[in-house]
Parts: sequence; structure tokens; C-alpha cells
Amino acid sequence: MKNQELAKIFNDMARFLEMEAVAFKPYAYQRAAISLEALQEDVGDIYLKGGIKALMEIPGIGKAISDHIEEYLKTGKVKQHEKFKKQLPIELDDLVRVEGMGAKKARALYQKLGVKNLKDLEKVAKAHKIAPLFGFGEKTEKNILQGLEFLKRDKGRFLLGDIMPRVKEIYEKLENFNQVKKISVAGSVRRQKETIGDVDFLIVAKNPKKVMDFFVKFDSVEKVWGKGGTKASIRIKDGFDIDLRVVPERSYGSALQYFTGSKEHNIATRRIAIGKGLKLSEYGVFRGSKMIAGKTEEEVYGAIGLPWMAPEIRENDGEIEAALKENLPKLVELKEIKGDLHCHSNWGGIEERDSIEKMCEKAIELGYEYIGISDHTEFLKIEQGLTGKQLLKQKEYIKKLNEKFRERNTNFKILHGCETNILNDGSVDIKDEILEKLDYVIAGVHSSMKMPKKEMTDRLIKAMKNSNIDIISHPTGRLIGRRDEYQLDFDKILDSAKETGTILEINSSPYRLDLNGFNIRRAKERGVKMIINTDSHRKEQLNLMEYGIGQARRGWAEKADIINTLPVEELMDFFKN
DNA sequence: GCCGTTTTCGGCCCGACTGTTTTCAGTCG
Repeated sequence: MKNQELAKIFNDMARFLEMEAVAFKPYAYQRAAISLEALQEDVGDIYLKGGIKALMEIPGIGKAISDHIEEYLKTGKVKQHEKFKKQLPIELDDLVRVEGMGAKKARALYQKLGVKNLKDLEKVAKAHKIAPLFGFGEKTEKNILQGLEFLKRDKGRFLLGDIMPRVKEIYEKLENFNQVKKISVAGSVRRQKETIGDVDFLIVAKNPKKVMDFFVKFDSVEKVWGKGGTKASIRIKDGFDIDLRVVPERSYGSALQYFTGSKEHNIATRRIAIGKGLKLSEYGVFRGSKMIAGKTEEEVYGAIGLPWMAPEIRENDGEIEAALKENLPKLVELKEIKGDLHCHSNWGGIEERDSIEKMCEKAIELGYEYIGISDHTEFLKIEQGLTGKQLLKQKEYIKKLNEKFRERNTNFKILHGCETNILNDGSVDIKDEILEKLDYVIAGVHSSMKMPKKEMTDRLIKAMKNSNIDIISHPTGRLIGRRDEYQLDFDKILDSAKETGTILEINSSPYRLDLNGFNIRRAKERGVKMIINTDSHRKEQLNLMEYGIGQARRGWAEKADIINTLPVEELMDFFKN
């Protein structure tokens, strides 16, 4: 995928143009970069299929930039970019990562002190050469030094699941502060993005200043980036930043809409407002100087002729068009989930795992009608996978537990499955005569993940053709930020899933989220059914369902696309057929 | 450089905060 490489080049070019104080072009290049970053399809493939014309279909990309893309695909370089780099041989994208450093300051420091990279920057800052410069000062120099320190410890983006517990804590702390009337989390957290840069809170307060004072004095504050009358920004010791905005109550909806983003969605909605002779800002929708909406998001969208849409789909990726056609999906909700079918137990003998009984307790607490126990199987030695014989024994055990539930008139059922391993040749490690005795079978790849594309695709398709296999777990195998997806012809996988009636899993583990939103949307469009599972290895992990739901919603999935919204009898029928 | 429910030309999302040049440019989201 050349998308990210090209995005980087266009971002770079935007900054060079910014330094030259060229009007409007930096914005155009930046938009092209953002568009490419968000683009899921390989730009090289798009070019191969449809040439320059197809490239120009990409939002924010016109003739000139598509020429640059073509040039890069052919030569690996963009001449204009090379020219800029020669004129100003500095590591711009590193330098602007320092908080407070932008293109203009970087250029000034190069011209005056010859600063080319972060190392040079640190050297001149430590030697107090920055403060005396025209346009700089003591504080700027100090901030640069501190920014450099933070950068050294920077861990990049955070996994949504890693920071959510902290976010919920801080939310409660703010909510319980007596000055706070209304509070919501906004930004990419509200949109359920799988990784988070920083966290945004939005508040209506009796006295904004008191909220600001309270906020910047949290125990966990490491640095206050800024604090004004309505806006403050801090870094907490966990390593991420939190922004807080206080807005008037009458603007709460428009502010929430604005700070939820995405940026692209906002630009699109503002354009629509402009088209109707209105102005949309975080303060409301205005006709001239008259405010016509702002208190709630519904009101704001309504004022510009759109229905409210769920934060998870606000990516300017077709939702506006769908809204205009009154064709928005009714997204699946957590409360519609009736059970979790990818749950492990302590049957392999691993002590940290919970018993089947404990897993059931938790599932009942969550209001589920059923749970599926699907332990690993024998090939996976490290997970103490069960043999066929052990699975049969487990089957008897679960039968007895189910009888107990019936005796106690508990409307809850345990389904019995397993998570078999798809071996290199597409067969699985448990014999069919055992598999057919189970309520359902999950199969997943847990080995040889670096197979070439064709072999890996064939391997999965062969597994899907096994009539005993109902579900493919974590179908693409990615670990966010750590391991790429398998080489896979996903279109073929979808065709085969459709043909064989195999269900693809949406694995809720914050480290996986596999399928991801993009692939979920593709599966939905093909009519492939999915299931949202947690892959729990301990009972608390059953709570991870919310992240799978978030991803499903980002993929526009509706109740009918997700089979664990079905009651147990219908689910069992589904497996039998 | 991009784009079009007003436009193929003439606009481009827009407001908050900081630090410094003391009236506003630079940066950020």
C-alpha cells in the first residue's frame, strides 16, 4: 500500500507551501493527504484499474495531485517534493511533532541557526540560542525543550480499549463536580475509533472558570498545555492528552457535533450549511446573525436538512449521501446482543482462566440468554488445547449444567463449541465425527501466518467448505499496531463465506477488532453474516463486547447482519442449516 | 490545488489560546 507514503509526501508538501506562505494550496495538499490516509483501497490498485481518471474520483484529489500520484507510482518519487526538500533540507515532519512547532518556526530556526532535525533543535535549545531570536523568547525555548522530552516518551496513538477505563474514571470525576451541568466525551473516542490520539470532553457549566481550575489540578496532570476561559488542554501521566471545552447550553449540540468530528464529516456538513445560506460552527447554525439551532445535535442536523447520524459513521465516507437519500442504516446496539459464542474456560488446565460456571455467571449478569464455550483445541499446545476426547467429556459436563439451569427455571443456556485450528492445508485439528457432535464450531488461523496470498486464501476457503465449521474467528489475523493482516484475497473470502453460509467473526478484543469497520462494511454489502464475540479468556473480558459493537457500528452493521442478536432457537437453526 | 443544490471562477471551516513582534502571527484541533 502506497497510500500512507503518499499521504506523508503530500503532508510534507503542504508544510513547505505553508512556509512559503502560499495561499490555499497547503490546505488542498493537506486534504489530499487526509483523504489518502483514510482510503482503505490501495491507491496503486485504483490507478491500475482506472488510471488518472479513477484517482481524480478520490475526494480532495484533482488533476495536479493525481499526476503526482502517477509519478510516484511509476518512479517512487515526486519531483516537486524533491525540489522542496532540496530548497529546505530539513526533517520537517519530525520537527513539527514537537508541540508548538509548526512549519514557520521550523523554517526560521533553519535559516537562523541551521536546525535541520530534532537533534539540532535540542542542541540549540539547550545552548539558549533560541530565546534571543526575533519572534521567539524564553517561554518558547522552554516549551521546545519540554516538547522534545515528551516526544522521546511518546507512545503514539493509544488503543481505545487501553484508555477507556481511564476515560470513564475522568468522566465520572468531572460529572460529579458540582459545577458541571452536562458532560459528554467527543472526538474519536465517541466515534469508537480503534486508536485514539487524544480525548475530548465537552461540558456545560454553571461557572466555566471553576471547571477549568478543577480540571487542570487533577492528580494525574503532567503538563498543562493551555488554559483559557472555555478551553483547557492537559497531558496526564498515562501519556495521553485531554482537551476540555466549556460551551454555553444553547450551543451544546453544535459543539458536540463539531468536536465529535471527524474533521472530514465537519467540512462536509459545513459545506451543506453554506449551500443553504447558513453558517454552521461549534456555536450553532446561523442565518446571518440569527441563531436557528444549536442546543441538541438532532436540532443542528435538522437545521441543515439532515437526520441525526450516529457518531461511529461520521467519517464522510458515504453517510451524508445516505442521509440525504434517507437511507441511513439502523446500527446494531449492545442491548440487542443475546450471547457471546467465543469464550474460553479453564478446561485446558490454565489457572488464570475462569470456570465455565464463572463465565456463565458473568454472562447472566450481562443479561445474555446464552453463552458459547469454545476452548482451544489440541494443536495449540501453548493454550493447552483440548483433545477430541476431552471435548466429548466437556460436552457431558455442559449438558449437566444446562439441566441445572432448567431445574432452576433459569432462562439461560450454554452452547458447546470449540475453536479449532486451521492447519496449513486448510484442514482442522479435530476430527469431523467429533465436530458434528458440538452445537457449533469456530475455526481460526493460529499458525503459519506469513503464507503467500493465494495459499492463505485457499487455506481459509477450504476450512469454510467444511460443513461442520460455522464461524471463522479473527478472520484477517491483525493485531493493531503490532501485526499486519494475513495476505488474503478478502473478496474471495467473502464470496466463499456467502456461498458456504460461514459466519465471519467480529472479534471484540481491543488488540484485534477483527474484522475491522471497513471489512465489516464490505461483508455487509455482500450479505455475509457476522457474529460479535469477545474471545474472553477470563470472565471480565466478556465486557469487551462494547468494542466489537463499536467496530460493527463503524462498519454500518445492523441487527440483521449480526447473528448473536438472535434468540437461541433461531441461532441453533441457523447453525443446522 | 480543489470544487460545484449559487458557481467552471472565486471561494476555500473557523475559533481559542499562547507568546511575543504590544496588536497579531503561529499553532492547534
